[in-house]
Amino acid sequence: MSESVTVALVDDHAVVRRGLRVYLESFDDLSIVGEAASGEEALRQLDLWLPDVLVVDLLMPGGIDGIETTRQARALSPHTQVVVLTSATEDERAVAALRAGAIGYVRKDADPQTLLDAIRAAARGRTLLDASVAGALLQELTREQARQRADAALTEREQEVLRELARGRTNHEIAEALVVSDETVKTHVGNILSKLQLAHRTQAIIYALKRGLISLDEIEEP
Amino acid sequence: MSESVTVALVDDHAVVRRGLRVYLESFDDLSIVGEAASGEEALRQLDLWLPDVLVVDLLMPGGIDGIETTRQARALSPHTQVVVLTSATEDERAVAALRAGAIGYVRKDADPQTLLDAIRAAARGRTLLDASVAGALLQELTREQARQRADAALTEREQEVLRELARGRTNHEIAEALVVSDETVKTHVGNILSKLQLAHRTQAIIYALKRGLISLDEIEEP
DNA sequence: CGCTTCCTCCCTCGTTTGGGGGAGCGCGAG
DNA sequence: CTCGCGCTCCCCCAAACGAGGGAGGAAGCG
Repeated sequence: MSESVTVALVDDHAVVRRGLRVYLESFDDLSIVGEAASGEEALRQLDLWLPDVLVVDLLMPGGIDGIETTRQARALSPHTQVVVLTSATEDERAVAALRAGAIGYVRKDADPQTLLDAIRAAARGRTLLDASVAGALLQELTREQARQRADAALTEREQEVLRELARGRTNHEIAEALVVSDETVKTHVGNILSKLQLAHRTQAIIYALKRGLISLDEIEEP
Repeated sequence: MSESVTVALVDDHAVVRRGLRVYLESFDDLSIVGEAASGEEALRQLDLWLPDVLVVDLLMPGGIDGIETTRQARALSPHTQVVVLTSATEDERAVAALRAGAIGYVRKDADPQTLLDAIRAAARGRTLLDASVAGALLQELTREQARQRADAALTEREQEVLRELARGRTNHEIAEALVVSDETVKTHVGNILSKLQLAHRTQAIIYALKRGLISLDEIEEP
């Protein structure tokens, strides 16, 4: 049973999937048992594949993202270990991914060998952290905590308001969307600004976008 | 001489590069003569590789992007044809890429065969447009033109103001940055909003970010 | 030379925001 | 049960903002 590690791939880019598949299949101890272009599709197929390792791209526009995919995959198939694949620019979310149940974390700009090692380690239930990644991760951990304190300082309602804010809506429009009075929205906006130490709503928009509280793609063209 | 097509890869993600290399090398008529993690590196190596086809990822954070890489590569080595590889979400820039001298344009979520076809076509000096991409591209062309009209409608000064706006600055701060009076800035902002048919400056921020007039990375944390 | 475009500045008016205060109501921790 | 906290709403006020108008000067063009 320890002959071959079964692997499934989740990435919205077919070209990348094919490349990974061919690359990974060139190693005898790995076999690819499935591919999916989205988190939803992967979760649907998961009980058919029952892979030892699920390699998930973090950034998948449209449906649920890699973190949510990880969380649900861990719930559906505890045996399956998840290795998250990320772009270089978004390792702020590494900690979130690990917290969601991922055991491995590999940046796409890392040495390909790293991915291989991570998959093999994951199949054994071990986390393998590349040295360069580990350093960045530690930094991120502290930054993440600092940010969490800041984000956590925002109540749920305030985060809702912030997201609406970031869509370019006025207080009045937000009030209608959340079915509260204009005054309430003003209170929330005021609290958000003072908690985050921002001067205007415009800076709040930038804050929300930078933090990934909302993505540009979610915002409809004004 | 028509035995083998020489190909070089430019992508900031080593994992993706390796996957592509292994995949492409599995075809006898292709041979990979070089890899680079950035546009700058690719341009430095270009006269050593002299590939028939250069496959360039559009999105490369940090240095010059895929479009600029394309432009310079075409200038340095006219023999080399460029195939641009893009994420699904950014084919707004396809037209810009083609204008920069790319002959091929493949989305990462396309069938891997498409990339193969595009590379082979490029080596013959032909553009091969996947049907699904061609449709999207036509749409984009019209949208691009519409957008160009809209963007061109903004005078240079207005674009400057818009970029400042998108940084989350107030009219007064913009006035100081551009060394004009507050009134002038108000005029520009007003013109921007009416030209773009936007209601507030918040929407102008979103407009600027969506259009790529300014990137999130350029905006310092408020 | 007129003409247009752009940049600059000024004014007024009404609306939107942000900061300050206060005040109920529900809910969970101590 | 009391206290704190989150959510809701209210009032007032000053600053910022957006809409509308007008106007002068520099540059480019027919």
